[in-house]
Amino acid sequence: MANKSCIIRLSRYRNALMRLKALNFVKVFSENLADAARVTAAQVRKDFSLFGISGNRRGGYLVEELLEQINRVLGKDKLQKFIVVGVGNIGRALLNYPGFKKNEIELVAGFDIDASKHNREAEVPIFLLEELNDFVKDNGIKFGIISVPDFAAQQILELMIQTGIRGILNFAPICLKEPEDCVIRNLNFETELENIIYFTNVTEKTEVR
Amino acid sequence: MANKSCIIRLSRYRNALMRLKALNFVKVFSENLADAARVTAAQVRKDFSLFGISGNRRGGYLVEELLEQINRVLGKDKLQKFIVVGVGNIGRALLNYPGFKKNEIELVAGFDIDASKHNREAEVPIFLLEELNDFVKDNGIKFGIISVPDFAAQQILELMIQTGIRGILNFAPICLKEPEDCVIRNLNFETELENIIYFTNVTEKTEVR
DNA sequence: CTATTTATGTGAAAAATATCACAAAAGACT
DNA sequence: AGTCTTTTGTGATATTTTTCACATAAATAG
Repeated sequence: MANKSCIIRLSRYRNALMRLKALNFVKVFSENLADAARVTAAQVRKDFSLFGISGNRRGGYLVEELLEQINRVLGKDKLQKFIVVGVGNIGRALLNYPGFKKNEIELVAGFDIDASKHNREAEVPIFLLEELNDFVKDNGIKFGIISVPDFAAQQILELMIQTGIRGILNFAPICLKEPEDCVIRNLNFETELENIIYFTNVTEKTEVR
Repeated sequence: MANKSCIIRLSRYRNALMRLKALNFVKVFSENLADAARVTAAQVRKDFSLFGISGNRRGGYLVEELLEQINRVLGKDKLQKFIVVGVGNIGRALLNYPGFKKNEIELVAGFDIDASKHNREAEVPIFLLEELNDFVKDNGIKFGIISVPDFAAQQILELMIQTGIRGILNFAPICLKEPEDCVIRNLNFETELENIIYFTNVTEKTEVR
């Protein structure tokens, strides 16, 4: 079965393919995608084989066709709607991030407990937290982003699950537990920076000798 | 040798320990940390053993002591300074993110090619891109964050490396190549969301049968 | 039309990572 | 002081993930 890294790689291949398509490329080889995603060519082919994606021996892959197949795997054949709970620094940045729209991902609304952030008229409207339940149910939203402070995260999680949300990206700096039949990815900026700090120091040390 | 996931886990243990410390906890067991980081207790102990971190048989670990040891591994025994290149949505959100300060990470300056974002007087000053080289060299900065649009990322990377930066977190939606003796972590919001979409759909499907 | 070249697709092998399971240490209890 | 209980620390084992290597298919050249 596909694991997380495998799906990350598929996203990266897709990314590269989109660029190639924009440049009117027709064919691509596993080697090229490997370069773009910083992996080996064998890995690319193994990944494809896992999803029954196949190309042409000696001929590589057709960009258009491959893209379509990856899109199907990644659920990019239809628009996926997310809501954002917590319109602070990060929440706002995400809501304004222009990269999503062109990739079948749409952040359709923000929610915040603070009434001063409330704004029904904005391009992406910001509602009060109380309105979350109705909005999610009325619009059949399946995905959400948590960008509230750590102390509120667990409670927001429970609320989101109750409303019917099934996939969550959590930016709050606390590791949320994945409930049954729900997917959570915990992403923490500090942790990311600490990773960089650690490996930069290790690299330096090994470089010396 | 320690791998990336291992360091992520250490960060999570640390996070939990900070909370425990704030609650005046003195002791902690591998089991507790496992719960906090969503892993097994054996994993926690294995991770510690890798870094020669040890506790007391039957007595668990002393919160204070353990925290100190993890801090040493993660380079938290001194303040680590980062600069941010690209003061758009994400760059600005990071610069304003309050979580870093209390954890020995400081974003000390932003840089942008757009003069209208220039602001020497802000709490965290925003300089022109031209000033990057001098600033990094004068202040001995080792770490940076890239939050520019995709088309500019490669060029900014090269510039940053030239100035002497050795560890980079890249938010631009393109997979940057790690040059010799430099550490890069590529983080892409879309990719993260695509991951959630995929696994949420898979979970649903497996739930059905 | 045959030989040659070049990529794919995939079992088999290797490497990396996580779990198990249990001996050893140390506090607790009698 | 001795027994019991609990939790660590870690080899051994299992699992997961990646890489290798090569048979296979298709295009091209002679």
